[in-house]
This record gives sequence, structure tokens and C-alpha cells, in this order.
Amino acid sequence: MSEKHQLTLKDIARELGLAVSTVSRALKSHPDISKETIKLVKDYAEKHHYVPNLLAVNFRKSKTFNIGLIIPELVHQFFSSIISGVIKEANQHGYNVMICQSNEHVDDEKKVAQALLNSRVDGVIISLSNETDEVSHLKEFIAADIPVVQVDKISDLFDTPKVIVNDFAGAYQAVSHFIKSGYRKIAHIRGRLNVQHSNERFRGYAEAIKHEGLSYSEDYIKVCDQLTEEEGYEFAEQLMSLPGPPDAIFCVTDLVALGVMKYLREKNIQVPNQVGVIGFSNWKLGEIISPTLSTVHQPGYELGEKATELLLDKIVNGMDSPNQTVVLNADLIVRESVKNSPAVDGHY
Amino acid sequence: MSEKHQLTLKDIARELGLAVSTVSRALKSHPDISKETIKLVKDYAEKHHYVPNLLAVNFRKSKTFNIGLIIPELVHQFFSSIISGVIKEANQHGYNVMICQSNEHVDDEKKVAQALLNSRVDGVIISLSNETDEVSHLKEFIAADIPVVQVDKISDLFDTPKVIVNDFAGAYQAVSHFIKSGYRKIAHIRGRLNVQHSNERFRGYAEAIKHEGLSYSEDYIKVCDQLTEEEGYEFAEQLMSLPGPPDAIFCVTDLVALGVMKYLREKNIQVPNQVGVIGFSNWKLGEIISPTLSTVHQPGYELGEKATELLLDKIVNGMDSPNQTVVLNADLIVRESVKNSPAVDGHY
DNA sequence: TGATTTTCCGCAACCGATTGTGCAATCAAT
DNA sequence: ATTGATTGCACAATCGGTTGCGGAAAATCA
Repeated sequence: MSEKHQLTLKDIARELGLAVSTVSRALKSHPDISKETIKLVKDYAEKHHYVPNLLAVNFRKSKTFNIGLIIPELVHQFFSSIISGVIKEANQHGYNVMICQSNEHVDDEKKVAQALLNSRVDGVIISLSNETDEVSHLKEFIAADIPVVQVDKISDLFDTPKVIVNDFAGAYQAVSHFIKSGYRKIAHIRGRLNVQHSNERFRGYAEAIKHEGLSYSEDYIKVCDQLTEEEGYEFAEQLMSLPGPPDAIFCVTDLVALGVMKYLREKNIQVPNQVGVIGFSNWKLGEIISPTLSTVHQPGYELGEKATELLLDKIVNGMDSPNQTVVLNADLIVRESVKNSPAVDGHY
Repeated sequence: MSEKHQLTLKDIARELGLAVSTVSRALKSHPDISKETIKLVKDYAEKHHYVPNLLAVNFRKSKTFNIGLIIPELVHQFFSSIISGVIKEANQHGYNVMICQSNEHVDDEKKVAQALLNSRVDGVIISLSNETDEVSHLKEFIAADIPVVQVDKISDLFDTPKVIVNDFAGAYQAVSHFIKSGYRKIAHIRGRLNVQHSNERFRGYAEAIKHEGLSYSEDYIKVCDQLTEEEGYEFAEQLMSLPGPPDAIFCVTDLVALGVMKYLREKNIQVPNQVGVIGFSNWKLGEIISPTLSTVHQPGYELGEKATELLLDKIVNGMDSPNQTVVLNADLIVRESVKNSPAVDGHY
């Protein structure tokens, strides 16, 4: 079975009494070659299952047809969704994806960036680590004429095409939905002050409240550091112990929301009737717990797709094409953790 | 910044007044080259940041340094753990990983297999789709001298190295732990009859019970089809409605266990005091729910590592090395869903 | 000193496909 | 019939390393 020698152009040429160059051109229907010869060659190639040697083609064209993907961590629903989108879109255009993890550390990020540089990828998609505050190691790609696209966790210090989620609008939707469902005292457990996502979500929260003519007290804003379930639990306790406790809690993340719900359940506070809860990210577990968790869906798959689309555009059309920023919608998913109200007008 | 022309051996040779072949050999410290010349060349190369053109090297050596990885689905904690292990091990040896999804469909599996074949990967790691019952499309790899390693979801019809988890021992541990913790009436919600994993776990369940001198009635065995939370809920209801309901339920999967716990909570049946629950797989969500879920950990990362190790061995040492099967342990993780008992001797 | 071995390096083919250039044969035009 | 344009294909260089072979210079030996 194992044919020692893969069929090459030379073999076909010899067999057909043609020159290698003629065979090569015939296979791509070059106008210089007569219809008859083209048919002859193509028939022969098909019959003998000729497959061009990718290694040779890539070498000649000086292209690897590989794109690098640097993400903070692989075992994570959101990021693996992104990966999935990238792979699908890349494969569709004949590219492979080399996945690297930064583990949220800038040192690892530098290391894998260097590795990708050495392996001569045709382009790179990156979602920055939490630690990354300067991007000199990424600018080397640009210096080497390797296009880069940033996705989700981006830096404005680095001028590339970007694909992000509209955190503001997602948060705005969530909080508006609270209000339309009859909740009035809405608290927010937010993320770190130096993270763009958190700030945008907070902004969405604040704007929605303001837009509806309501207001919030500073007591209603809690700042997470690690975004853990424990923090959610703890802040829920603090919030519910206030003289005027909230009747709704918007959480920066599903995991935090879970901690909140755990506390509420333990204290026999009814969700959604006494307190409504909305998270962010649409983790699988939100569908599983009870009551099921309302959340804002981040379209990871679509982020990956779009980022790849932009990257391939750069690769094909050159570095000088404009650096657009694509903003994808983050949409509210209403589940049981928010009470139904006839006031809801289906606007969402 | 962007140096149009990457430094090549020819450049170094010209600059140093040497032949290209000499430079090439010097860089790999070939004994034919004098110490002085080697130093001269290496210093120059380092100073000017010479990086060999991987495309050229790969072409010459007829190697891609790519390995393919075919898995059912990417967005899944277990499989992404495997991926993570594969990538780490592969990168450590200078290989890249091309990830493909079969989406649990044999047609997709065939498609990506063909794609990997055409892209001339140096080797393939595969975890079969649920639909796969014949492996002719995979034997093409062997015919093309491309080594294959199977991981987790394997077929005995295909003679390759394999890496699997000891489902039997994991289940045995779980059920033994139930017994040592004082549970006596242990039910099992199992998976499909035609899936090897399910059968092994069932076998572990049955053997553990038998070994402790206990027995189970057929009423205590429920067979899932889709392994969903809903099925868990439903079967829990059936089990708890029996004349003699169980005091412990061993579930084939964490998700099923979750459905069970949901039912028990709704009926105010205390976990773990009235009924103990153990799942399988160690999903993240098991740590998050309350009570936290005891489960059997499947070492996905280690599976990936080991599979890659075996594959690289094949790639380097040739196809004729023996096809071993590596069995990794699946270990019990005790959490709150099983009651503590002094009878537990720390054996686990 | 001449013969032989060893040391060190250059020459050139090669991997397989791509592509610019050149040239014969065919065809059209004057 | 002679010139000019067009068609259809072959030749050969090229991409950047790798590697077998051969040969000059230096070192060792007789």
C-alpha cells in the first residue's frame, strides 16, 4: 500500500513527455497551455491522485499558511469558543492555526510570541494577558511584516485591527431589563478598576440607571479583585446587610453571580421574586443551576471568526489596509433569575 | 525597521568568505569544521540574529513538524484539557499542533482526516467520534507512513498506541467510598450500553458492590441515552420513588449528577445525609454548586501529554516500535456530596 | 625529503514547485 | 512569398538549506 514515492510534477512530465513547467501551468489552466494539453495533464493527475507537495509550495511561496493564536488560557469556555471560530474560519481558507497560551502571564506571552516569530507564521491573532501593559514584544511582528489582529483583550497602545464585544451595551441591556421588570434598587458587583471590560460594564450599568431616571448609591457598587464565586458570596452578604438592601444585583461575571445566588439561597431570599440576578458571559453552568441564570452572552465563536477574517484580509491584501475596530453585540439572555413582568416590551 | 531580506546562509557565507555548506555545518558544530571557523560563524550568526528559514529546512527534510489532533469537540472541558496537554508536550519538542473537530460525526472525521493527510502532518492523535465504527479512513494514515495514536475514545479495530483512562478503577473507587462512608443502597445511573466508558464504569460499580459483599437490584440501574441533566433529574425521580429508594447514587457523568442533585434539592432530600451523590469527569461546575459534588477526576491534560509522547516516539523511532496501551488512573475527588464517616480510612 | 594520513573546507547536486525568458511552429497580413 | 504576430511549450534559474564527495593544505610518518 504505502507508495514510497509521492507523485511529483516531474513524474507526470516524464510520463507525458512534457516539461515540468508545462505540467505545472497546465494544472492551473494557464492560458499559455493548449486546451488539449491541459486536459491531458489534469486527467493524468486526477487518475494518479497527484497532490502537490505542500512543503515545496510553501517554501517557494515563502508562506507557511499557519496563523498563530495567543490566548490567556485554553481550558476556558469563552476562549475555547474563540479558538473554535478561528479554526473554522482559518481552515475554510486553507490556513492552519497554531495555538499558544500565555497563562495570563506577560512572560509566557513574550515567549510564545518569539516562538511564533521564529516559526514564520503568516499572521497572529492575540488576546492579551492580564499582565500585559506594554506591547513591544508584539510590535516585532509588525517589524517582520507579520500582520496582527487583537481580539477581546486588547491594547490601544498597539495599532492593529481589533475585534471586541460591546460590554457597555450588554450591561446597559441587562440593567434596563431589570428596570423594565420592576426592579428599582439595583446593585453592581464589578471587576477591577484597571480592566477595560469592567469599566465598560460599569458604564453600561450607570448609564442605564441614569437613563431611566433612577440613581444608585455608592454602597451598591462593589469591586471584585479575583472574580471568584467567594467574592460574589461575600459581596452579596454585604449588600443584603445594608439598611436598604438592593432588589437586584448585576454581576460582572457568571461566576460571581453564582456566589451571589448561593448566598441568597442560604438566606432563603427568593430569586427572582425578592432579588433578581444577572451575570455576564453565558457560561454553561448558568443553564444548569436553579434558578437558571440570566446573563449577557459574549459571542466568542463570532469574535474568533471575525478576527480571523480581518487577519486573512491583512495577509492577502497587505499591511496597508486600514485598521478597523469591529464591535460585536453582547446580548442579554433572560432566564429564571429575573422575574417576568408585563412591563417588558420585548424590545430586547 | 522591517528588514526586507531575512539573513540567509548565503549572506553569512559571502560576508565571511566561506562556502554556504561550511556555514551550514559550522552552525551545527560538524566535526569537519575547525573550532575557529565554528566560533567565527556562530558569533556572526548570533550577532546578526540569524534564524534558519523553517520553510526551507522543512522542505529539505520533508517534515512539517506539525501533528494533527482530531477531537469530537473543542469547547468542552475534558477535550480542551487534552488539547492543552498535547500542545504543551508537542511544543516542547518543536512540533505544532493542528486541531480539528469531528463534531461527533464520522463524516466530519473523514473530512478532517483527509485534510490532515493532504497537509502532510508528521503524525496524528485522534479521539474517535461517537459515530465512528469503522476506521478505514484512519488506516490511510498508516498507509502513508504517518503514525497515529488514539486517546480516550479508541477503537480496537485500529492497531495503534493508545492512551485511556481507567474507568473501571475510578468507578470502583467511587462506589467503595460510598460503602466505606456508610451507604448501603447504591444506585447507578449509567451511560449507553454500546459505549466502552459506560460499560467499564458500570463494571467498576458492580465489582465494588460485589467485593464488599453487597448486592444491587436491577431497579437500581438506569441507562441514560443523552447524558443530560434532564435525564439525571428524571432517573432520580424514578429511583427515589421506588419502594426501597437508594441512599446513594453513582452517576456516569457530572452533568447527570447535577440533574440528580437538582431533583433531590427540590424534594428537600438532604445531600449527603439522606442520599450521597458521586459524579464522573470532574467538571468545574462541581466545585461551584452546593453542596459541592464528589466526582472521579479524568486526567485530560495527562492523557494529552502521554499520547503526544507516544506519538513523537513513533515519529522519531519509526513505525515499527511496539504499540503499547497506556492506562491512566481516574481518581476520586471527595467533596460535600458524600458524607464523612470515620469508617473512611484514607485509603483513597 | 618524500609519502601518507588527517584536517578543513568548497563544489555541486538536490528537494519540488514556480516563473521569466526564449524559441520554434503556426497563422495572419501585406 | 516575406514579414510580423501569435500560440504552445521547453529551458533554466530560483527559493534556502543539506549532504556526499573530492581535493588542497597541513600535519605526521618513514
